[in-house]
Amino acid sequence: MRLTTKARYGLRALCHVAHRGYASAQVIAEHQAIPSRYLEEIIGELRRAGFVIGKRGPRGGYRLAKPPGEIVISDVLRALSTAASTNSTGEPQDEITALVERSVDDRLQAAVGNLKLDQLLGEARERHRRSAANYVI
Amino acid sequence: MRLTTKARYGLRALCHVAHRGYASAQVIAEHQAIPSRYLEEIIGELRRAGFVIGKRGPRGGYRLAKPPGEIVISDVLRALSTAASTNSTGEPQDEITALVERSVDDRLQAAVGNLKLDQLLGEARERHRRSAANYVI
DNA sequence: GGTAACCCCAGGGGAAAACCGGTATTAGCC
DNA sequence: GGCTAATACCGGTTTTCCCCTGGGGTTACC
Repeated sequence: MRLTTKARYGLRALCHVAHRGYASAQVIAEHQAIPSRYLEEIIGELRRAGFVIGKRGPRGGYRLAKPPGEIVISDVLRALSTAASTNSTGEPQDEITALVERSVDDRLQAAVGNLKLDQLLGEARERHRRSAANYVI
Repeated sequence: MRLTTKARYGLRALCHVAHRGYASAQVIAEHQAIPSRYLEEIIGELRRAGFVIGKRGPRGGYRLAKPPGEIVISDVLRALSTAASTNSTGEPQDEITALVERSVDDRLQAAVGNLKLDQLLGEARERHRRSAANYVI
């Protein structure tokens, strides 16, 4: 499937915020080894999509806009898919293309649609506990 | 999800061949509005992957290498995915990314893995009959 | 009022995708 | 046997998209 790095950064940022409860872009960037300027852009999209809430000024930062159990991963991925998704390219879109893409899309949606942020956190923590290695999340 | 244009061209070419039984790259390109040179390259990959058989010389062209019921769409898509898939980029690949990608990949495979070319053709013909509009396939 | 954060806008660089040209090779047909 | 229509192969070019950066504006804590 191959996610874009933007999607990966966004997911990691979300997990970080979920884990800490509250964090500034600067801290997230350092801790997750993400270019801070780029991260701001990404978090901006997450904010406009309604996943996090930003707070300005000193001691500012981000927190989740809703509990992790209500944040659907596929929604996050879609929000970070450089707009223009769902084929708004104005192309004629012939029948076969439409069929295949719809088929793939629907099934993917049905399959991954129920994966939520809290499940991701749970699995990640579980793995981390077992490996007992360096601190990742 | 958004397929690459290469994947779309390839699927359309396959459907065209399946529908006609036998066709030259030139004819397919004109009929499907695909850049002919690019199409040759794509069909070349489909041939090397064992989906079609090419015949040279005058009256040459392509035909399916096996019945449409045995051509799995996900195999076709994988064959047209510019190699290097399944993440052979050597990237460190953090935990969360791995979790999401594996999850998406597995579920997608399970969901689309059983979709075959004949089903696609059937759906396309059905739609075409209902719309009764311009000739596309 | 100073400063630490978020927030918006506008690009640049590089890599991959999409596309094209020339030539070799095969095979039908006169 | 030569002509010609097609596949097969190689390399190069253009275009598009993704990742990343910079400068400045805005809010709010102290």
